[in-house]
Order: sequence, then structure tokens, then C-alpha cells
Amino acid sequence: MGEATIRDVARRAEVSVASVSRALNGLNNVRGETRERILAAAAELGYVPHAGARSLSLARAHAIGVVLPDLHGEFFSECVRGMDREASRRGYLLLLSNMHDDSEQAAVALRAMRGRVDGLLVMAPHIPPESLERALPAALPAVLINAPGDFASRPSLRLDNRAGARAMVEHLLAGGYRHLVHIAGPEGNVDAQERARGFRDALAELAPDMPVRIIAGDFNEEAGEAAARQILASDQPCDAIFAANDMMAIGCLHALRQAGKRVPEDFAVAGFDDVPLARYLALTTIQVRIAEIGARAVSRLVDMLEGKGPGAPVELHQPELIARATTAARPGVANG
Amino acid sequence: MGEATIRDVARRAEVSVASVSRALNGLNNVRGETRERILAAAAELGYVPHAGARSLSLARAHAIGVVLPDLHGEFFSECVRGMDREASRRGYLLLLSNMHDDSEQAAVALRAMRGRVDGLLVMAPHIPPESLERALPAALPAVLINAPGDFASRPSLRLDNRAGARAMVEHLLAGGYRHLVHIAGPEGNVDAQERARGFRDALAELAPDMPVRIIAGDFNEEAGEAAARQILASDQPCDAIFAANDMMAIGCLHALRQAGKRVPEDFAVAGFDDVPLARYLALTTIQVRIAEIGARAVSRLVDMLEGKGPGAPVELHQPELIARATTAARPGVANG
DNA sequence: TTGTAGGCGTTATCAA
DNA sequence: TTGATAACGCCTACAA
Repeated sequence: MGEATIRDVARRAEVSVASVSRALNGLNNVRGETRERILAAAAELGYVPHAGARSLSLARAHAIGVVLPDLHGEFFSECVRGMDREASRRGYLLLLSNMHDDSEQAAVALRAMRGRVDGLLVMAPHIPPESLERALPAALPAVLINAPGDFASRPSLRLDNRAGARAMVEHLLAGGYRHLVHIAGPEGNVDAQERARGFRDALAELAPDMPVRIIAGDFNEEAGEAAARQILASDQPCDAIFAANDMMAIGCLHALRQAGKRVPEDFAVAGFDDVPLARYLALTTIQVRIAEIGARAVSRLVDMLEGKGPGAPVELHQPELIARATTAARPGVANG
Repeated sequence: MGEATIRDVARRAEVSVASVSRALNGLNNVRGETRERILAAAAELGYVPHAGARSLSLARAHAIGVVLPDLHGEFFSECVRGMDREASRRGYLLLLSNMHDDSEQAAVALRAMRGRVDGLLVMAPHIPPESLERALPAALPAVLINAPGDFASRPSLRLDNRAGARAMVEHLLAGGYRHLVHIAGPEGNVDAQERARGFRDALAELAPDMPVRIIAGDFNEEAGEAAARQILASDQPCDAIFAANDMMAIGCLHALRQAGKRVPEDFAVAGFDDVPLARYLALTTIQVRIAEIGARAVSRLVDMLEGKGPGAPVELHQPELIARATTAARPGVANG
């Protein structure tokens, strides 16, 4: 005794299934009285259309597949939240699938989407472009988020990491700091790469005399602590530390404070992301409005699905610098 | 030129669609040589089965519908993370739909799931049981998370909020605090209600002479600040504040510090949830392992789907007290 | 305005 | 071991 089908409704209303379909979908070629009867029958039976069958017939699932990597806390939820908001606004459901670091698994995850979604949102900062290209079902529209490299074939949204890093370098220089060190993120990660590159380029342009010093990290708090210890142990001068993300910056803060150093007097410290903690620790950082990017990705994809053209191949989102206490200007420097 | 279908593969391998289906699903009644040919054809065409059609035919979608309210940051992602982990472990996809505070919308969200999922995970701490019952498709197995009231009809998982609140009361009393005040969460919210009730009951039992004082709040930081100000302005004695969640506790901390009060010397402060911030602020709290609950909910649901019986009607998850500096024992009190 | 029938892509039953 | 063919639940020409 499964759920009522359209046939049950038809039988009860004493009409054909075609009429039921028409009535329920609001077509106008149904006589008023007939429609009433059908609606009543449907209500009595508690009929709910079977979305699966519907999408098979319409070749339209009204669902969007979302494939995300393992994102750290707030990032994940913010991204999904933004997507969900826009998706439900536009009448789509989200089919979620986490993709772990493995290209193989990613391919499987993407394949599992075929026949249940109308398009794909893929964030894969660690999958090489060719692998991704190969794993993406050719017939499925897709929007890439923070994809590595230039994807000619698929529109993509990207955070302007380089601009963010550059803004931070400008901010630190303006604050009177002269010896900047960058703590980089994981090697394979595009965001990390671009932030490091932005740091390097900005420094080369704005302070060509200054040596570019980059310490390897992995986006985790511990890496930040380790980097701070390394800086303290080194005899190279350093007065400002710019971590590729907030968690490393926070680890850095801990290690520095533990070593009896003052921030920003002894070292300025800055991060990237603006996680909620950053505000509490008064950490200067680059705000990434990931929810906005998620929402925008959905919007772009739905536009494609509805035939509104693909738009710009690459959409860069500008992050914003949030200046807080950990990078207050040095005494005697006007611009903070 | 859409994607290749099973028919294309059959044509190319010069067999019937039945054989293709058998070969691709690993049935053993296919001759080795035939299977080879089919697999080759499928690979050449880049054939990927159409999950929608498959689930229509099998009456099995291998997907789970997840309907969550608007959860604050970490909570949402932790919950989904736990669900996703377990779901992918057991071969299911997650179909996500946010439910806003409105019963009406909730019903719509639930209906949209019919025919695309095999079962439902519903967290609705603010929807009255009858509305929820009515909105839930009768034929769809469902597991409720933190549902209000006792749901005879559906198995549910619930956080033992009362036990958590009780543990906190015990902890504060053991720490030598004598005048406890509780800042409650939103009125309609079950978690909030249960925490308040746990506070009230524990106090009645463990310190019957102590007046039960509860201030209304709404789970937001501002409510915590307001409550703190109210406590400071009042002439009723108070030496310990137990907020129904961490955000209010944090608001409380701010307001107290702003007023020049010391924590825990002047006031002990405790929260509920153990958000990441709590650790940084050394806030004593009750740790809620929401990811675990999410994973467990998936596990329960999949068990049901696979006919392993519904298990316990209500499964209570015990939270754990995390004692930190904001509730350090009063001087001269041994037990911290 | 209404009904009949074919098709969407699979799986499963039944013969061969 | 294989192949026709009827479901699964819905939508939509086409006919009436």
C-alpha cells in the first residue's frame, strides 16, 4: 500500500491521468468543474507527485548536485547555506556529496549524480584540471568554484586570492612593518598557491628591496605555531606575519604569546578568511564571503540551465580587508 | 546528443539491454565473453547509468532527504558533516533542504522529497508535533532529530538536554557557587525548554532552598549581554550564570567584563554547545557532539531502510561537561 | 475539453 | 546464457 499515484487520483476523480496531470500542473485546458473534482480527489488521497518519475519524463530534476571537499567548519556551512538560500529561491534542491582528496573518489561522486540533477557545482581546489575535466559528465552543465587553472570549458567563480594577499601586504607596509613573512597553505591547494603568489608579487612590486620570505604550512593551527617558533628561532628580521588562513594565524598568536612576545608590538599578525574567531581575537584578516560565492554559483548555474547564457567564463570575487588590532600601525606611522 | 543510454550500449555490444543491465550490475548469468564486450562498449561510450531511471525501476533512490532548520554556523556544518560521512559510508546521497521557521514551508519542503529519497531525516525543534506528523509523508521512513514531544510514530534521536543542564548545576554547586541564574533560549525551542527544565529540576533537587531564577533569552549574543546587564542592575544575589547556549554565555562575558566584573571571581559563567569559540574564551560548557548525532541518525535510518528494525523509539545522546576557567571553583572549595 | 498511448532509462520476469 | 517485454510514475503529442 504505497503512496497514491496519479492513476489513483484519476480513478477517484473519474477522469484520465492526462487530465489529472493537466489540472495539477495548472494547465488551463481543464474545465473548472473537472479541476475541482481532481483537486479534491488528490487532497483526499494525500497525493504527492513522484518527483523521480516526473523528472524522468521531463528530463528535468530541479536539483543541483553539489560536490565539495572536506571543508573546515564555518566554511562548509557558509558555502552550503548560501547555495541553499539561492537554490530554494529558484526552486531547486541540493544534492550533496563530499569529495575527499582523491581524484578517483571524485569521479565516482560525480557519476553518482547523473540522472538526478540538472547541473553541478564543483569545488575542487586540489584536483588537477585534467582529472576534473575527465570526471565531469560532458552533458551536465557545471559551474566550478575555486578551480585550479583556467577552465576554458566551464564557467568558474573564484575568490581573488591574489588581490586579497596584495591588500594585506599594502596594509602591513602602510602600518610601518618592514619585514614580512608569509606562512603558506598546503602545496596542492590553489587558494594557498594564489595567496602566496599574491604576497610574493605585491612585495616585489611595492617593496622590491625586501626579501620574500615564505614558510610552508598546511592551513592547520599547529602549522602556525610551528612557523612562529621557526621565526622566533631564526635570526632573520621579522616584524609582521601574514598567514594564508586564520587558523594558522591563530596558532601563530598562541605560540608568540606563549613565548612572551607582544602582538602587534613585537610582531604584527594577520590571517585570511575571517572566521568568527578572528573577530574575538582581534585578528586582522581578509574577509571571504563564501556564502555569497555559493549563492552566486547557484545563480550562475540556474541561469545556464534556463538558457540565459553562460556569462563570464571566470568571475572573480573580491575579498575585503578587515583591519583589527593585531596589525595596528607602528608608533609614529599615520596610516593604520 | 544527450548522454549514452543503456540502449546505446546494447546496440554497440550487439546484445539486448537486459544483458547490458545484467553485466553492469555484476549478475553472474552473463557469459564472460559477452560481459567483456558489454563493458568495453560502455567504456567507449562513456556510459553512466541514469540514477533517476534506476531508482524509478528499483523503487529505491539510495538517497536520504535531510530537512534542517536554519542552524547557526558550526552546528549546521557539523551535523551535515556527520550525516554525510555515514551516508557515503553506506552508499547514500544526501538531498538537502532548509526549512525555515514556518510549518507551511516545512510541509512543502517535505513533499518535494517524495520520489527522490528513500527516507527522511528531520530536525525541527520548532514545529509542533502534530504539524510535523501531518507534513511527513506517511509512506516514507523518517528519523526525527531533537523533535519536540514524544513521537510514538517515528523513531527519534535526542540530545539529553536535561542531563546536560543537571550536570552543569552540579558542577556549579560543587564549585561553591550558591546563587545560580539561568538565561533561557527561545520559548518555542525544545532544546531551550529542556535545558531550562533540567536547570529547574536539578536545582529543586540539589539545592531546594535556592530560588530558581530564569531570565528569558533567544540564543543570540545580544540576549546574553542584556541578561548580564539585568543581573548587574538587580539587587538579587547572583554568583553564577548558566546560559542555555554558548553565544549567550559569550555575550554575557562581554557585558560583565565591560562592567568591570571579573570572571569567575565575581560571576561564574557557563554555556551549552561547546562551539569552537568556547575553548578560546575558556568558557565552561556542555559539549554537544552534533556530528555524532547526525551520523547516528543516518545509521538508524539506513537500518530501517534495509529492514533491520526500527530500534529504540527514542535514543538519548549524553552530552559531556567541559569544565574550563569561567567556572573555576571558589577559593577554599576543593572540588573544581 | 478530454482520453489514448507512447516514451523517459532502468530492472526484472518469463520464455526461449 | 540470452532476449522480449512489462513494469516504475509521470508527461504530452495526437486524436476524438
